[in-house]
Amino acid sequence: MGLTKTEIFTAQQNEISLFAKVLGHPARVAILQHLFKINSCVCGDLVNEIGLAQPTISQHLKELKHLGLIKGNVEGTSVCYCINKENWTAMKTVMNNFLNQDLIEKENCC
Amino acid sequence: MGLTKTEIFTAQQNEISLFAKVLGHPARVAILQHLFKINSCVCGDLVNEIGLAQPTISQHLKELKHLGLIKGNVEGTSVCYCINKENWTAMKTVMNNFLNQDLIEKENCC
DNA sequence: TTAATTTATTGCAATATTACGATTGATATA
DNA sequence: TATATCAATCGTAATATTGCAATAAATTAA
Repeated sequence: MGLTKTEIFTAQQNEISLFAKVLGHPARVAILQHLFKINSCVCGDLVNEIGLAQPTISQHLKELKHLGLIKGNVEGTSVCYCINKENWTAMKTVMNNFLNQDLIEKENCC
Repeated sequence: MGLTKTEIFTAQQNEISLFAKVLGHPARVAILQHLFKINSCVCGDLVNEIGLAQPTISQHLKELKHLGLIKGNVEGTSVCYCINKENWTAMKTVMNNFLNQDLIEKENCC
């Protein structure tokens, strides 16, 4: 029903999926890549860089901020965003642990 | 409008987000973890293992299969699933490249 | 062939996501 | 103060996702 049953999964499984989910949209991937490249904090340049309307970008930024992957800083009329290094590293650790899990070698049907 | 504008993003950005998206649900994370653990291919045991109805599990398996992360093999009346090692490794490479990108150190506003 | 077992598919309801126009709020400048 | 600029929020439309009951399809066993 559009509603994920988070209560039947472990905290770790929910955490992994939440991180993956926020990376699961090309606009957010593009925003993060741009922030990595132009670290000295981009603001509404993102609206021009990526071809989406300002409210849409703002919404994606909000989600990235909500998970802590970016930080925002008001500078006059504009807002400057950049990667939250600590949280990015923490996220990376969680995702790497999941991605690098070892496959038990056994007789296999596939 | 619920419709992602994939055409304005690069193939790489779309690929990353598609992989992330399929990992963006705890049930699919749980399925993958279980397959890693019990490699010798589990079938409808997943329905018992995870607390979701059979059609729901079947749907999640379909998505994982569609992205190539798992393989399915019919064995009598049941179907045996396991990790698609090659594709998993390929996905891992794509995701690691994204996760491990370096942050240019510059004067920073945040 | 019939019945049992297992998985896939269909159909549907509820919720979530994506996108954007219009508006609001905040700050800077004339 | 009035105006301009930029970003956030609101409201809304369209589409996607999640979940399951009911059913279908496939295979095995009796």
